[in-house]
Amino acid sequence: MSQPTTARQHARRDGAIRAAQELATAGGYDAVRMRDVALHADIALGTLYRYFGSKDHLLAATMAVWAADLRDRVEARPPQGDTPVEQVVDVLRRASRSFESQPRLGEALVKALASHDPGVAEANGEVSRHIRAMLEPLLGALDAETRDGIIDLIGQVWHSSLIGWANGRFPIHDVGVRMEKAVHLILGPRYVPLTIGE
Amino acid sequence: MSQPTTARQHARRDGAIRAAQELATAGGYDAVRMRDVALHADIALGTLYRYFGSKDHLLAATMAVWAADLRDRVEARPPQGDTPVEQVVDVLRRASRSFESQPRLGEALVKALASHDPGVAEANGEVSRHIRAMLEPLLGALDAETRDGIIDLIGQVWHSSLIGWANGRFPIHDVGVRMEKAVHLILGPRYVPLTIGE
DNA sequence: CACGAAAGTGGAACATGTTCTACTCTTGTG
DNA sequence: CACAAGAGTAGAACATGTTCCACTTTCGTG
Repeated sequence: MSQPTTARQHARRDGAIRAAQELATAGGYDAVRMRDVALHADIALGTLYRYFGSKDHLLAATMAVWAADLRDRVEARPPQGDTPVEQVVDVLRRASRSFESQPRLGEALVKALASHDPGVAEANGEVSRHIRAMLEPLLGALDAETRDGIIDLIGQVWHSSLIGWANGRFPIHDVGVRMEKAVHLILGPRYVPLTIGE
Repeated sequence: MSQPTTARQHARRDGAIRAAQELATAGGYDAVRMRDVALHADIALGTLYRYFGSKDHLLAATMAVWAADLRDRVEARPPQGDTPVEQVVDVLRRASRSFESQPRLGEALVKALASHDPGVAEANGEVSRHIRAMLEPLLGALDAETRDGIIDLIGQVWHSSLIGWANGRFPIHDVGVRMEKAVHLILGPRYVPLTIGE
């Protein structure tokens, strides 16, 4: 809830996030029981709730950490591809792959992100900012307003695809496929206006 | 779970959906307590669970009914507008307006739709089919594959926007605005390729 | 240092989705 | 009709997110 101030508070908060991440990696959303998180992180249940207003808030915060990590990796090794379209697709593919290797974790984080909770909204904004930071440099050729709109759009499609996957609507691999298709549909006509529809 | 066969079973199922709808309209997701639904529908809790595997399944089924109603209305009074873009926007605006007048209901239905549950997946498919049926005739000028992709895309953006609204990320009015923006970004360049970016 | 406020603790308590049980009613079939 | 199988019922029971409580520890400040 409130920002940690002392070092011990930071440690408690981080410990909780780490515990949540471990439990989620192992068993998905349901395996993250608040009592267990508190136990693993060696704090009281009440304290856990002082830091995170709800289970979903805790998981959303975990997702924000995940997004920051992804962004670090993308900045360390810039997106591959000759065209902006390919580069955007590459970023999204890397994101999907990260979930692909830890599907239970992904399921848990995504599920939490689709939840009503002021804390979740905040974490969501953080995730969006990371996505924007990764994609913006790739779309420099477009005017700012169109670019902002398109990044929003991609973010929304990504969100929706993740939810579809997390809820078992389709396999993880499809997230990448859907994103690629969407990016082509959205960006294709702008970069290759003469060959509409591929 | 299983399909109703006798008239009494239909009545039970419909009664449950009606009760869920009324409770949701009045008080949103949390106000739909399974015990209360059973009470209102005059069936036992166990029976309710025989028809709907979970609360979210019940609400998703309610949403499918809502989508069918919307589709009926759209078919009764075809979308306004001179261009496909305007017509698509009109359909989406009508959908948003429907939620706008009953925000608690909308919140409850949308929340349920973002849930892991085979029953929900099925209801989700039903909703998608209704959306497709409403939009497809408006995009006759595009080749089938592109059109399918675009309809999927619009459905995903709609879904994501609704979730954003239901979770308090932005006001209901923004759902319409976001959809309009998205439709212009996606369809604009295809119908008015010479004035990219508006 | 001393002390009051804020933070943390352990554990009970509560709310509600979901499951289970023992019993009764419906329904379709020989 | 008789009866077995399936459907429905009332209500207890269970799991887990969330809240509360009474008490202890930590922290910043005069």
